Amino acid sequence: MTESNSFHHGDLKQALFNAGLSLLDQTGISGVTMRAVARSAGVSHSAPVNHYKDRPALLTAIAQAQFKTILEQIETDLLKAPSELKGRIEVFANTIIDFGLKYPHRYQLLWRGDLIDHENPDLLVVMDSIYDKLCDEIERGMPGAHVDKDTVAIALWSMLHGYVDMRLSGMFLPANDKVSDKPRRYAIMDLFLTLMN
Amino acid sequence: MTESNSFHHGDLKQALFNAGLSLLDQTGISGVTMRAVARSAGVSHSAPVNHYKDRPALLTAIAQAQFKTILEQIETDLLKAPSELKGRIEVFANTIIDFGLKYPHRYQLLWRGDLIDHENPDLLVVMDSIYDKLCDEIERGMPGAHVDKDTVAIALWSMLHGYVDMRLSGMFLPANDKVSDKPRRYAIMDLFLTLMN
DNA sequence: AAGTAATATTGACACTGTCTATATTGACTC
DNA sequence: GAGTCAATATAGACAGTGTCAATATTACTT
Repeated sequence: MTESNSFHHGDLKQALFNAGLSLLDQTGISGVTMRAVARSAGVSHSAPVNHYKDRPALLTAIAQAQFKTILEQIETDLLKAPSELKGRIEVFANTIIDFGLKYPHRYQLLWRGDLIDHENPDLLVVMDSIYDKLCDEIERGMPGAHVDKDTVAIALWSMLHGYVDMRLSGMFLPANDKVSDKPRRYAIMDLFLTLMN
Repeated sequence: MTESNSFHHGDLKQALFNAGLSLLDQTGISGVTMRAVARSAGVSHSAPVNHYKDRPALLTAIAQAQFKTILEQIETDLLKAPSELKGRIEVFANTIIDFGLKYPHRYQLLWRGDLIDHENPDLLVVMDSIYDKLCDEIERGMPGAHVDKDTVAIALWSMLHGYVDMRLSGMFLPANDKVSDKPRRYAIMDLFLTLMN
């Protein structure tokens, strides 16, 4: 417990996390089983319990890390974004949609309240950070507006999440998901952004 | 095969469907197992395979029926709705959100492309009917608009789905989900409808 | 009445999450 | 260093699961 946890393995907790994330990308959520993760890390099927007490615990840790990645991406991009509301909102939209389309299985895990511990404080802190950041930008960009900032934030996030989730479900055809030359995602964002004028 | 299928059971296919739907409401998707459904219908664990070849087949049938229920509700309500676009759009919004909040587990099944056969023709026909109906209303309500009707339809459906899905995930607090006295859902719809002006 | 297709049962296989009991290891105390 | 103790890993078991194969039963057709 000095610097790198060690026993037989070295840093099994990290190894289990990595194995879980790798399995998630390769085989989807259903492939991330406690036993498969243990196999992948080269330990017995019961070893993980010392580091993640059950499957929800592991999946929650993975989900939390993904929310954190999204938050950090948003923070980074906001530094480079223009100061008008449109540009700021687009940072949230692009980050979330890009992440979802690039890592479909990671994204699908994020809102699976039946698989992760959706009351986990570490998880909620990161989620709230994203949400609060979004509200801040809306409030700064629309001072004295007649619409409630939470309403705008929830409407926007709902649209982003719904769009990604339906795309990833496989029921919307990506081939048709275009308006002229631009992907539909930009057209949808443009539509939403007319609200800000 | 004359009128009511019968063997030992009478109409096992319907009984399995009913048992599955009941289990879905009571225990969530994970509770709808082939064996639990069989138990619930009072037959052996392998009996269902004659009527639904595997779990996805059963879940797809249940999902298809839910989409159909939603479609019929929309059709019924559209008959009584005012003729302006706002009123027509609200029929879609209210139907989908009401259904999702009333039958959370049924709703969550609808977009689980990993559990249902999302290329099933019967399923796609009903989904397309809903989508086409929405596009029709948008086109009739915004003649000669500069925005693409599919874009509006996808944006709206994305927002509705995202809102319901995030609510049902358990990560958004229903208690806070209010603006003044009205539920947020109406505020979000109002926001979206300003696009139609 | 016989034959055939549909339907239901039983048993098996390889999985799963989780629990218990046991063994091993590392660190700390005396 | 010897002894203790907590952390960590293993092995085995249990009740589940989906799905398959072999078998039995029933209903319908001819």
